Amino acid sequence: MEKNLKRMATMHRMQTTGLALFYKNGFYNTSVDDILKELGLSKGAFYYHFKSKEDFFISILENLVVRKVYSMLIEPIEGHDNPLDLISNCIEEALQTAEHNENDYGFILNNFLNEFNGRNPQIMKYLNDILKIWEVNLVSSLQKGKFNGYVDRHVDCEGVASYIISSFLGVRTLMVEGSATALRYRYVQQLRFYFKAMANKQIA
Amino acid sequence: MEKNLKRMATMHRMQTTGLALFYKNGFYNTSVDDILKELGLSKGAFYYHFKSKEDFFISILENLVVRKVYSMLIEPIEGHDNPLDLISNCIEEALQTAEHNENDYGFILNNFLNEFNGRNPQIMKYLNDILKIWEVNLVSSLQKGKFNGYVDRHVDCEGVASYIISSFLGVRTLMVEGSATALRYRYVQQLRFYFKAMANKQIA
DNA sequence: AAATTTACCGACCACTTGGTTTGTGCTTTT
DNA sequence: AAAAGCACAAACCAAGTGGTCGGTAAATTT
Repeated sequence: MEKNLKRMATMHRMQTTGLALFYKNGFYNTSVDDILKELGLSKGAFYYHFKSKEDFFISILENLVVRKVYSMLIEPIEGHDNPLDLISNCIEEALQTAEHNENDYGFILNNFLNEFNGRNPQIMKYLNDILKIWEVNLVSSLQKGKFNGYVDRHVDCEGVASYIISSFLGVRTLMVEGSATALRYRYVQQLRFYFKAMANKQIA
Repeated sequence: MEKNLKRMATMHRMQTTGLALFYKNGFYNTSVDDILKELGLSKGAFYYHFKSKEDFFISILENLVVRKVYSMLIEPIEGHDNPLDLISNCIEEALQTAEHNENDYGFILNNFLNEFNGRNPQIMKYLNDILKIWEVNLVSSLQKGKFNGYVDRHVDCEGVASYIISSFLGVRTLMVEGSATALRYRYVQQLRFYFKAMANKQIA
């Protein structure tokens, strides 16, 4: 176990800078050499730890991306409060950190979904699985909200979840250009307006 | 002018198959040779008509993409009817054609925005300009709707336009995997629900 | 008919790609 | 101290990459 420490450390270093570069330049547009130059390592080191560039990327998804999605988008919406508040606050926060963080890792998924679509089914499956996890959690959160009287009982929870994910993916695409702050502000405002229309009027 | 006909025809052929391949595989992941093989043409032909791969892509944006956006997303929402209906119908139709058309060209913008972001400012400018045109038209359509009593006067037209674009971009990303039809259906339903909440209650 | 231009061919170039292989210093085990 | 394995270096490879360039058949212009 002791001896594995160095191995793990190097692999982790490779993964984090790999993710940063893949996120910045895209997977196909980032060469293994680019990553190694940044790390001061050689080809030998890379192919000692990972069997291919693709394998390397999948390990990044499993070790870094999934966890980030959990901590940023799933854990914050667990609980028994009004899910409409939890979700809108969670998304607002995610967009805020995305704004200030150069390599926010925030929604990498958006970039990668576009890049691998139709080109790499295996990686697409991983990416879609991560999205699915988020979706499932959104749906169950909304359903619980119905049960607890926060959400109007006529609301189509699956539809709302899809709509939330869609708009979030989209706004993350738009936010990359200039006025991210203004855009985030308007986006969150509209999201809350949309949520308000589906709140249970009895309680709210 | 006569002599230009052949030139124009060849260039157009190059542009359409170029767009199809760029859309399918991405810009950086499609080589000039790939396009030429599909066309049965040679390198000489390509660099006779276009001065670079990038120049070629920009010509595609100017000649094909801009027009498609106009005909699919802008012209359909012009008119004096209820903009909320016009817009939701227009988007539904755009998603429908996207569904049935392998190379729908529907929202290529989404893919390319992701691919060129941070990598090619010049092309990004073109892409953002196209988006901006759509946004401006959405805003003015909504404002006219306010004036004509279709849209509640408290509505933030810029915010709504951003939100529409965001969700559209996002749903186009999601639609590439499996169940596009179901997703489109739920998406449009939510969009209409969202629109209903901002309709002017006096008239609607 | 001669001269010139158009539209294209295909070999070639320098360079980059993901990946392999051989070798080597260091640490751990025996 | 010898043997074995670990973590990496560095040279190397075939297959591409965008782009150049000399050539050429056919069409236009003179």
